[in-house]
Amino acid sequence: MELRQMREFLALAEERNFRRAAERLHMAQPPLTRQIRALEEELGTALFVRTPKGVELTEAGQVLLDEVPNLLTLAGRAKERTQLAGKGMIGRIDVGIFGSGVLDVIPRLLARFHAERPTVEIELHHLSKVQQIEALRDRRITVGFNRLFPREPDLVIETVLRERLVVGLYKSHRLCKQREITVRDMDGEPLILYPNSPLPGLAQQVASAFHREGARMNVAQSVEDVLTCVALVAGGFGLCIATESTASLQLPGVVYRPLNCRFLKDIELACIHRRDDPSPILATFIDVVRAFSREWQGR
Amino acid sequence: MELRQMREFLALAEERNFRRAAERLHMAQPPLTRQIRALEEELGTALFVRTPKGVELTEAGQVLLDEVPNLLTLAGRAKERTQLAGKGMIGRIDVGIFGSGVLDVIPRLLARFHAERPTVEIELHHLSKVQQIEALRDRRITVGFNRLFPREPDLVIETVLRERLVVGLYKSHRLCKQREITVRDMDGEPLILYPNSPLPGLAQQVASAFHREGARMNVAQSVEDVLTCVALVAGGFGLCIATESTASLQLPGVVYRPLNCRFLKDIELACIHRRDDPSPILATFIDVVRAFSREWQGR
DNA sequence: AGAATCGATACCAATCCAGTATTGGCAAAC
DNA sequence: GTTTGCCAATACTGGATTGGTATCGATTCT
Repeated sequence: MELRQMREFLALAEERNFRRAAERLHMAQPPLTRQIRALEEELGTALFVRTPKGVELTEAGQVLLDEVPNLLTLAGRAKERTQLAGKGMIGRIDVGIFGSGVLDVIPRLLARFHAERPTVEIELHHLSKVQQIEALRDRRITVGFNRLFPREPDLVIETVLRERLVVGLYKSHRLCKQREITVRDMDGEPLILYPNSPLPGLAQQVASAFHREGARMNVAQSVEDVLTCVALVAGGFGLCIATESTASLQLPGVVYRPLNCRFLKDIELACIHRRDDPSPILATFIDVVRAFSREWQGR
Repeated sequence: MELRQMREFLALAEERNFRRAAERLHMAQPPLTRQIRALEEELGTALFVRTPKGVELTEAGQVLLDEVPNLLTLAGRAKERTQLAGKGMIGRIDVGIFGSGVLDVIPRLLARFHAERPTVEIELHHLSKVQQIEALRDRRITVGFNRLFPREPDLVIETVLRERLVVGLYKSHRLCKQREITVRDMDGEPLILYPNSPLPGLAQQVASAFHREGARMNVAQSVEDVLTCVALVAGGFGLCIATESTASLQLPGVVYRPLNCRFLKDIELACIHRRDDPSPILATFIDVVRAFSREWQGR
């Protein structure tokens, strides 16, 4: 039993006349006669009674007529939905997010994507850099956002933007008086190191900058997320070095000053995904990321 | 998009391997490759990603996989139900009933049919002889039961059985003393004539019998249904001539005696249906009627 | 390096299918 | 009562489709 036969059956059941039904189906009458007979033979029962002035449905035909329209509708829906999915119009995208990108850039980017593909569900997963890479390999996420991803042969890294760095300090700190702060200014100052990750990241770059500037790094605390980091600054535990985005996190008593350092000018926010992922949703997502990136640079 | 392609798609989606899927479908691998590609081309999207160790579903493929099993199930159900209907296992039969047959024979017969085809709905319609014939022509009923149907070229009459006649009278009537009653006995007696129909029926046969026996017919009342007829007898309005079945209608004061008349021995109960009705349900019904009829004669 | 396995391709044969022309049956029209 | 018209079924042919075998190129495992 094939859908084509069902379409033909439906046409005949509605027209109750082989010639008209064949016309509607854009075919000649004899093939229709044969198709219908083949269907009847397969089902082992007559579906129509042939009369001199056309055909009528048998009881079996009426039962089949009960089912066919529904079946054809469902088939049409299946086709439509598959095509939409093929164009990336429906489906879902799982996004790994982390750190200060969450505060500003990522929400804007996701809003852009959502505006373009309102019918695609966006699922957010708060994951560390290592977790994101694992999750990509396991296909638990489609894309990840983080800073300073290591190169991996099976993954593609797209730089979204580069952000300048700021120093976050408590309002009563002596360095607040300066318009910007250098690494040497922070020599021996208690520092809150973030993020604390096994993979290279901002913390490692900060350490390297201190080393190259010949400044002593005094790590007061090491934390895993921005909010805790800034909260510790607000608590007077020390200063922190973070991205510009972090400045949108205004906690009482915390002020931010630009960091001035030739070894640590800015830091990239990147998006990572599988090289072998053919998903059209991902493709659209990357398009949005690139458009966003271009726009950001042009600011 | 055809069901065959869906079956093939499903097999491949489940096996995730062209060769194994082809095996399961009892076909060679190259045709399967071509069918799947044709499907992908029609949908305008890839459904599988070909890897060195088999295939994986794309997002579009997963969406299609969501729909296909349901679709195939429904198609299977449609086929099954149509075949059942073709064998007369499901559906309904509309039965026209009338008169004293309702009191005994018809219920037994319907019970028999129901036992044989429990999934066929039986719809009863109380209709007079003329109404039954009209209803058959309009297809409002499938079969009708009545006595002495006129011959019609487009309708087929099956005799179910012949019933002897009885005289119904009030218990204080003088004729009660006799074991059986002749037409001459009823000379001039007030008679309740039933059924009162434009078509020939029992009433006409009774009239003819009186005439041939040279007895005067004194019609006290003419009624349309058995119950009223017997009720009038119970009320002392007169006697009536009815079928044996009617004797199962025991109203207070009414007694029945066999009628003895060579011109009016018995009367047929027949079943009527369209000659051109190919319904397998009707066929089964007629089979049951014939079996019932044979059994009844063999009593 | 070689065997095994994957899907894709090339090619051929069989099948299926659509289309045209025609037939047979029936009923309404003249 | 013949004719005309419409119905579906059939006969037949050419072309499209399909399935098969053999083989290829790529990749993985041994």
